[in-house]
Amino acid sequence: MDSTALRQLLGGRRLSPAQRRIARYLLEHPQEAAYLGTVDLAERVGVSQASVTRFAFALGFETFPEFRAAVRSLVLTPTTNGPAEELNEIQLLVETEIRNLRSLRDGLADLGPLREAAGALAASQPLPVLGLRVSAPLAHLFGYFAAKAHLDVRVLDCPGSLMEDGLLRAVDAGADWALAFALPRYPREMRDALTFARRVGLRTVLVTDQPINPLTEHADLVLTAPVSSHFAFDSHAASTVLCSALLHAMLAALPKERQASLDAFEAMAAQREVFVAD
Amino acid sequence: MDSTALRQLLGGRRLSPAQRRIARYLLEHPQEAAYLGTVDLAERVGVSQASVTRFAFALGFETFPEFRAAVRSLVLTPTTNGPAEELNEIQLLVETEIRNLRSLRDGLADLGPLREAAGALAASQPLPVLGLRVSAPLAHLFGYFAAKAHLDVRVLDCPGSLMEDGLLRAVDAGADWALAFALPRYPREMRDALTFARRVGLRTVLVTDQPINPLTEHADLVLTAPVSSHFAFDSHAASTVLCSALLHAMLAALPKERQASLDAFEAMAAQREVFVAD
DNA sequence: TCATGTGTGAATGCGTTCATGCATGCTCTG
DNA sequence: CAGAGCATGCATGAACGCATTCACACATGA
Repeated sequence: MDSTALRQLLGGRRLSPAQRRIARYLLEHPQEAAYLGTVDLAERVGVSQASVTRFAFALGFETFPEFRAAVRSLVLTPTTNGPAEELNEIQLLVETEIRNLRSLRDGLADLGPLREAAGALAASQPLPVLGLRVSAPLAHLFGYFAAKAHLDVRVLDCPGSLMEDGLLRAVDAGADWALAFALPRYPREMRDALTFARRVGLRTVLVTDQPINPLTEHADLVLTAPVSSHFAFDSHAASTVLCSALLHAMLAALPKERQASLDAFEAMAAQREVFVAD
Repeated sequence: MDSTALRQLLGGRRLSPAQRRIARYLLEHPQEAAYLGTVDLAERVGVSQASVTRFAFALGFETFPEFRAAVRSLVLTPTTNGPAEELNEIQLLVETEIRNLRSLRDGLADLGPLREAAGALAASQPLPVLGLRVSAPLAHLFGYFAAKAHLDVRVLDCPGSLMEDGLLRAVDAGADWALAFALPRYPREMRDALTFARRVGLRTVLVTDQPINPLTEHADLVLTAPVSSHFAFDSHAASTVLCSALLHAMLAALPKERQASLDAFEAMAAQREVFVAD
């Protein structure tokens, strides 16, 4: 199924909000687009039936059935996609990442370690999150999401004394666990931070790429996500997903009212019109 | 497409000659079977329209549309009905991401848009990189890597006037393109930033999750990476990989001596003992 | 503040599709 | 050869899908 052609078909014109929603739905459900009628389509998208016919017209078709016929010829192409096409260089890069994710998936068959880490982190308040250099963005991503349900997440991305200050203040405020991201390569400064954390009484969860590397011995719990370095820049899909998984497990480990506050947070954001409605 | 299931559906009952002809036609044209009406189907097979409705009834369906719906669910099923192994919740999360990456991979069969974007960004000096809220970490990740080969990358993650200041300074210094990350949901402030960028003469590459959303119309080039939101926290594996792909393409678009400087950078880091040796 | 244009949903009318009754032709049997 | 049983095509009424109209909400600019 070739969604790029469909994309091209839908993308050209300037569309109204409701029409964009229709286009989006069709891109996400190209199969259904081939046979759905105006009424059913309108129902699923959540717009009026009239908007659907107008949508077809806006795309340059005389009638909706005409538009649907065009979609059919795109979606139901006579199985042109030979399965064994040559993948280009970039596709190979993605393919490598897919393998990484498969490996991560298989490694998560046993949720014990993940749940243990999630429980410990969810209970620690405040929760320091460490990430240096290339791992700093990941720490911030985690922090962004975690803050929605955890009351006091503190992302520390500056090495040395600054990080030590942050750790000390966290301990004073009652923290007993910290989370550290350390993708390859392993900054010396992160090792120092981990040893410091241990010295001030913190236990640490380390997210890294190998179960045994120069940093793991300084952590109490280690979660691993494979990283491939066959291309110019290291890949981070697996660690990003592991980050999501950890958040997911943490949410489950948090008390109910905290989980509810996440929804409240979203509702509040909508009310403040932080995001563009579509 | 699995024609055995269709065969099974059509084969069971005893059918009259005309009905057999209909069944045969459907087996030979399973695609059409999904959407053809009684009249068109009757026409193609060479029987009367009434025979088609009776055909559906003979197969045990109340009405013809009902029969057609059954055919659809057979013909249009995702075919590869899964590894059927029991995956736990977290593994399902990873599985979703794998699907996202596959989708991304297929979308990258045509490298035209990616190369075009990479070429434009590589040539722009300085290069402003925009990311707000949840997209800020991604912008920083990009910035971290890009800075290794590009002389002047400026990550802007604060909305409003601060971002505008950064864009203005970049334009004054000679920038003509900007890169913006906008994963869902789409901050209003990012839309403002994009319109501002256009007003001050910048063209923009937008990395987002849908080809059509409230922001795409404000960008000159759009790269899309699917994001799934079936879990509590949005996933970002695909966008992370797309970020890597873009970096990879940019590196290829940069002059040779810049690429060499990347190696020099690494060598220097090793000499400074930034990383722990393993 | 009002006027204008745009976008949207509810209601309406038309055209098509589908199901059913009826007449015809075929096949098998006495 | 005659009659019953079945299959098939044609014709008609009901149901459905689609396009159009109208009224209203909203944003924009004088």
